[in-house]
Amino acid sequence: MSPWKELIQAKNLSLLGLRETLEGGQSFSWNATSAFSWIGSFESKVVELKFSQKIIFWRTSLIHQAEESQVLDYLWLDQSYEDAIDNLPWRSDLVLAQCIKSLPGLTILNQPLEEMLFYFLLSSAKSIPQIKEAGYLVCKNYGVSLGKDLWGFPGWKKLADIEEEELRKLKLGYRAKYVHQVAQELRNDSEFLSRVLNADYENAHSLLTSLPGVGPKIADCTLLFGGKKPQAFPIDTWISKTLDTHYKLSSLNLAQKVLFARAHFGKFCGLAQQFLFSAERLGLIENRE
DNA sequence: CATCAGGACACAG
DNA sequence: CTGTGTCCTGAT
Repeated sequence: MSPWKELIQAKNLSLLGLRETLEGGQSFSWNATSAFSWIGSFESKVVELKFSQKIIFWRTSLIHQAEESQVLDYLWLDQSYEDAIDNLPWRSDLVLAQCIKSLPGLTILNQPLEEMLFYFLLSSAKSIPQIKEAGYLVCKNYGVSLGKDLWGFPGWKKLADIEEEELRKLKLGYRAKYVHQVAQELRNDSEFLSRVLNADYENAHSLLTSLPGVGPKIADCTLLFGGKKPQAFPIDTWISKTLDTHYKLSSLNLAQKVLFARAHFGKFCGLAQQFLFSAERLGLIENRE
């Protein structure tokens, strides 16, 4: 590994925010190396991050090297993040304001689209550790070694050659069929993912939901965390509960909740979703009845 | 041994 | 559009 270097010193960073960004369910490729550092990979690059004295430090594998600009881009820690936060309606929404305040530096990671589609295909009715385990086994068996106990995503082209039964052995369960079928479709339509990336949010969403095993929730997760679409607002049971409890929306169905979220939180509603999700999950939202 | 998880899908009513 | 059962698997 390269020597530690200072990555960024921003006014609003916190250990909790960084930890939640890396471990809170938007990425499954990071593992803690200490109480305040993590190692992970994206696009076959290996990076270790460390939080100390309000500063994020980074170092990278000498063989599978990342550039500083790539790490910053991945973490979304630049002025556009500050601008997005400022665009959220925290001035009039005290619940959201509290979530933002309690998780300084929580960001939406800018991850590879193909990896996000893969991991979120595995996510249905699985917990974070289970998703990580299944994804890890696929990478270990079919991906490239990136170092000690580190494996890169094999890519869809390679996944297309794997039988469903083989995937079932790697703890994918009924999701094995989805991965197998999606891999076939992507092989037959090699431009599919780049069309998703270049489409606007609505079209990208309907493209993704046309794939087997991809419903509205998984499509939104894929687009938010891997498709640079901050308008995506994935609604899982946590967020649904938050909207019911703190926004009094229990009478709305999922589609209506999405409409509310876009109208209320604005063009960066996906970022608002992440703050609400993490705060709810960590029990940081006070009941102010 | 039964139930449930950070869903999707097929099929009622 | 709402409700229900099914699909794998591991945890409780």
